Amino acid sequence: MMTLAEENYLKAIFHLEFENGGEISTNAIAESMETKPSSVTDMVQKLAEKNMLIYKRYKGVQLTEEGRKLAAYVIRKHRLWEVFLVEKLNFHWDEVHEIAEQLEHIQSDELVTRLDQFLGSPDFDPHGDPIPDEHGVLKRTEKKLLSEIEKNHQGVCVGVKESSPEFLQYLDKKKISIGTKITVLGKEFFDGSMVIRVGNNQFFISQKIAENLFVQTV
Amino acid sequence: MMTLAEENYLKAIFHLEFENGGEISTNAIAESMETKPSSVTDMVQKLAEKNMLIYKRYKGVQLTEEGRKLAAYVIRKHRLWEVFLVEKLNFHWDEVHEIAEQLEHIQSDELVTRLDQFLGSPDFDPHGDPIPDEHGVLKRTEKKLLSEIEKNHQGVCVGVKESSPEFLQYLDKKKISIGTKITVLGKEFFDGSMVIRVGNNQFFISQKIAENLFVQTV
DNA sequence: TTATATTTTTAGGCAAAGCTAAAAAGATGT
DNA sequence: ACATCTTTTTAGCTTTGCCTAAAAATATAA
Repeated sequence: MMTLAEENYLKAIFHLEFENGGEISTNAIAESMETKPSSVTDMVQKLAEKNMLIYKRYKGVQLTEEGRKLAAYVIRKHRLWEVFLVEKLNFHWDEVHEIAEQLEHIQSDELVTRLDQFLGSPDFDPHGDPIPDEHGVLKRTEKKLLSEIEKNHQGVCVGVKESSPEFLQYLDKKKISIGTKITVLGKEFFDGSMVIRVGNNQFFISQKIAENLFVQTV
Repeated sequence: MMTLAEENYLKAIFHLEFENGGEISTNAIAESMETKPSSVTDMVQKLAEKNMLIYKRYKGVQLTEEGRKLAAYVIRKHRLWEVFLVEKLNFHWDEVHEIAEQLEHIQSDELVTRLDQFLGSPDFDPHGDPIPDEHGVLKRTEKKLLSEIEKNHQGVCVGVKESSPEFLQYLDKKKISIGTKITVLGKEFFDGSMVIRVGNNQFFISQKIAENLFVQTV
């Protein structure tokens, strides 16, 4: 069994590997976890004994297959709970992280399976980040800002960058939510504004909007 | 802030007070928590310092208003999550305790409020136990076995006593679930069997069934 | 009342997970 | 190559929550 602290370390190391690849340094882990390098050394040795990672003194760590799977599973749970909180309990996108941070440590495989089903096996969380599948595979997706999309191209809304209540309400009003397909019909280079199509409606949006909406391109 | 262990102690003491009243002995707590009396003494002293209970050496403990409220809140969360697991994720009544035992410690008042709303503010959990309200008030209900109900009287199903999959399937088949109104039409003293009405159907049930179904009388 | 039994507390230890301060290893610049 | 700087590790201490064994308080029984 893994403790809560161990799971959090695995998660952090997983994210660092995902972004930087290769061996992850003690310092990098300490920074990302806002803790001291000496604490990291302690924990990393414990995780190495549990075969969750390979640790070489002064050389950094690398997750084993087992460690990688476990970390992905915790991230899967985190993101599924975020979907639950937003879709079912009507939380805003920016209110859910802390709660999911707690919920991700609940131990019950059956619960995860049923929660996933209940939510319709979503592929993305409310921030547009992909949800690892049952086997721990995390898709490496191209998450772009809407503002980066070319004229006549389209993307699927997968989340928001900064999410103030005002912005979220605006999106609600415009019927934009996760999974919504957005087509860029026109783009003004002077101010970065756009004309987009959402469903059967087409309308104008400012650069500020376009720079705060994440989309995934096909 | 309360730790997980502290919350579990408060919960246990709350239950003991609810059932036995008055001062609760160190031994009683140790037994109900499956731990050693010396551990209880340690913890009880800590809880006394946090003003959660009044502790007199060799005399036992008594919850303060603050301790009582906190305990009731944890129990509220536990039972709300049980309702969620059964009603929304289709778990069986007897599979949810362990998971709820973990979920009850998630810290977020907003989450509890929204979960309660999402579930339609239920009054009972799937075992027929009342759910404390937002103010920490736990109704002292008369939970009887169906077998104790008199002829021509009725009760509302609030849970099961022993819940094997077979029994639960039987109840499904007979369309009996939480909130179902059951009327006793006839009672056979020889074998304790009954004829009951559920909705528009009426049928025969054995004593074994009647002794495993909890109902609340009006 | 005095002896015995039970309950409760105290004392001392252990594991987890963190910290600070000091030592050791590795990297860098001249 | 050597001195210096950075990174990492080690050593030793703290808190939480548990344990065992021994001591103290209370309850019971002759």
